[in-house]
Amino acid sequence: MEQLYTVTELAEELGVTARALRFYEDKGLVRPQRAGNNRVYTRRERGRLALVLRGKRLGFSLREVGEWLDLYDADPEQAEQMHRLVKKVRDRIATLESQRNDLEATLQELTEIEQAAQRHLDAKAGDRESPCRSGTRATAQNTPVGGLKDA
Amino acid sequence: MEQLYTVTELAEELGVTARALRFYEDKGLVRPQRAGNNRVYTRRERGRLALVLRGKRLGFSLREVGEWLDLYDADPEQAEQMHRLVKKVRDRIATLESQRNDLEATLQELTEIEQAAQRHLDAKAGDRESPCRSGTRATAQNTPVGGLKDA
DNA sequence: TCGCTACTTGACGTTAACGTAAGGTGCTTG
DNA sequence: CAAGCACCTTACGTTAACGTCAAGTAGCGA
Repeated sequence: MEQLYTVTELAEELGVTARALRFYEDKGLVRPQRAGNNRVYTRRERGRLALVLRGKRLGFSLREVGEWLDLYDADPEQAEQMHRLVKKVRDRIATLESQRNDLEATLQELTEIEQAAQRHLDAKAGDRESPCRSGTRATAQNTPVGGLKDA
Repeated sequence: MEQLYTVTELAEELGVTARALRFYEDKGLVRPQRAGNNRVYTRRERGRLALVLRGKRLGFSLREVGEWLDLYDADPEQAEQMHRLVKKVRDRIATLESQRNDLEATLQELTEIEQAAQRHLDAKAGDRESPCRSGTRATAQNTPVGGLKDA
């Protein structure tokens, strides 16, 4: 006996709303059966939906995940499309990695600025009575913008 | 003499449209001077915009980049906010890395399926005259969904 | 002065992925 | 029988980040 689910049941299990599941159906990502008017999901649908969610986590759009799914359960004869899919994933990994590099550069830059600020603070704390408190908030103008040499 | 730019000039240099620059202004990310009615950008604005674009590349929203910028040229006294910013970047790196792991798992899964398909094809090619050509396109039903054991 | 170009300010259109009612059906329980 | 769910469909609302007109103006060369 196949495990069956109502929308809300499956939605809760997948950690999304029922609305989302209906939306995915609208988009043609799943095609649950009906018991009268009510949607009935089988393990198969649950599987597809899990893939949908995974795709989303990976940063793909629902449309992309759609083609994705078609390939996943298309007959395995067409290896060519498989190649395309694998390529897509590789591409995505590449952009992710590039992003991470950018981020790491930024992080380092920030850390440097942070430490500079810290030293600045420590220096201030050194000489008591904070001597140059001019009342007018230091609204910066001195800081050209950050470190944007080649940004 | 400060390098000055018109919208379109700067836009082209940054590889975006003038509309985008005006939009960023609307969002309070830059505040170019005016010559009559016309916007005039200085190197400072160019720098801020470069940061905006970098932020975008890194997957931050314009709103986030906004706070970002405020910190970048706020007086360096407030090291605390720096910490917050650095943390944000670290968070982002973390999610990126998690995504990459997910992706690599998926990639491997796909590669396996791909190879299976390939073997399938090779086998078919082995026995001449493709024996089970039933006319009706193999629309799959046999493949349960893919490999979604724990997906 | 005519026409061209670059610039301006609205303001509506677009896509994605749902959220959020609004109004209706069907079953069951007190 | 009325109340209360759980479900349904339809449809308008929302956010982000601009694209795409539309209509107007300022400057400049012929």
